[in-house]
Amino acid sequence: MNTSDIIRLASQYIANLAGRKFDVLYLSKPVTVNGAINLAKVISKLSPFLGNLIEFNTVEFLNNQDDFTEFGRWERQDPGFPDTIFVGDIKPTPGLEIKTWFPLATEITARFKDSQNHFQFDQTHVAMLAWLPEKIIYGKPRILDVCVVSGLSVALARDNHYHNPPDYLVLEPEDTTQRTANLQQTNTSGYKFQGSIDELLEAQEIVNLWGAEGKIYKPTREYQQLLRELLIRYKYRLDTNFAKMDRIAHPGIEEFKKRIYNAEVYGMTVGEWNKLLSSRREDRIKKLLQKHLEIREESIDELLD
DNA sequence: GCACGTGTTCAAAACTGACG
DNA sequence: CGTCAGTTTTGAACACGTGC
Repeated sequence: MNTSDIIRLASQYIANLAGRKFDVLYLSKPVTVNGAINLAKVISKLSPFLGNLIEFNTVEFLNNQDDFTEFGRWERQDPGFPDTIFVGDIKPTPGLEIKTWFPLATEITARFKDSQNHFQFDQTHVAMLAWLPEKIIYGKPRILDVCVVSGLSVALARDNHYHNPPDYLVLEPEDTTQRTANLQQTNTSGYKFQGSIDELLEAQEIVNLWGAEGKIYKPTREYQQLLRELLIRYKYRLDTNFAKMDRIAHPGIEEFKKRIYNAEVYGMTVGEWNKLLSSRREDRIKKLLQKHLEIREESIDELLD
């Protein structure tokens, strides 16, 4: 067993979580259609909470598989990156960064900002778990499907997708090795050009001087120095949506998105549920909730009011 | 020894403007 | 008019250092 064997095995087990319900919470069935509409509007607030529960449960699930026990065990390290590591004799330490996705939200909110420099041995993978309540807006949380991709591949896709000097700069974290643990920086960030057209043309001339490969992203000290000079000379803004999993254009993640949105749950695809529940046409929402989830128009309580 | 401020990171969502 | 990318605002956890 080496690092990649452990990762591969864990990926297989995680893939088997698809379809599994987590018995950590039950959301009661709304009694009326209006109740259901209100619930539909706020159900995404559960996402961060459920995300954490799912992360705990995934680790527990992995440790229940006998294949791992003789080599070590999976442990959470949150905060910290990655959030799950395999503690044992196998080096480099295999790691999993678990991200959860609630596909009725407007987009995948999880971001992935860690520097390419942290994945030199490709020892860390990213597991994305898409979940929904079993009855869309109520019931137990259920894992719809799962996607595991290498952390390095995500970091590379991100940097190649965003980096486009001088218009958009991806920057490595500062050298913070001298600082205490809580002040360490590990994240890349994205900056968007804010100067005038003339300034942009001028900046382009500078980039041209960097040579044929000057626009290709490199996390090296020398290249980062060039980027920092641009950042000092011209106006840039921090892009806070930088590195959202939804926007990275990673082939594996894009395929996963397609798969989830096309998955059928209670008579409609997840994509259709998403669109419906985020629309403002409450009459349509009511109709479909009644049709697919058998929620009544009015409760007796309401009639008595 | 503890309360509190600071730096860093993470995430959700409202809003804006362009584009077809 | 709806969609999408970009922008801004809001809220929070956590560890360290400082000052009382």
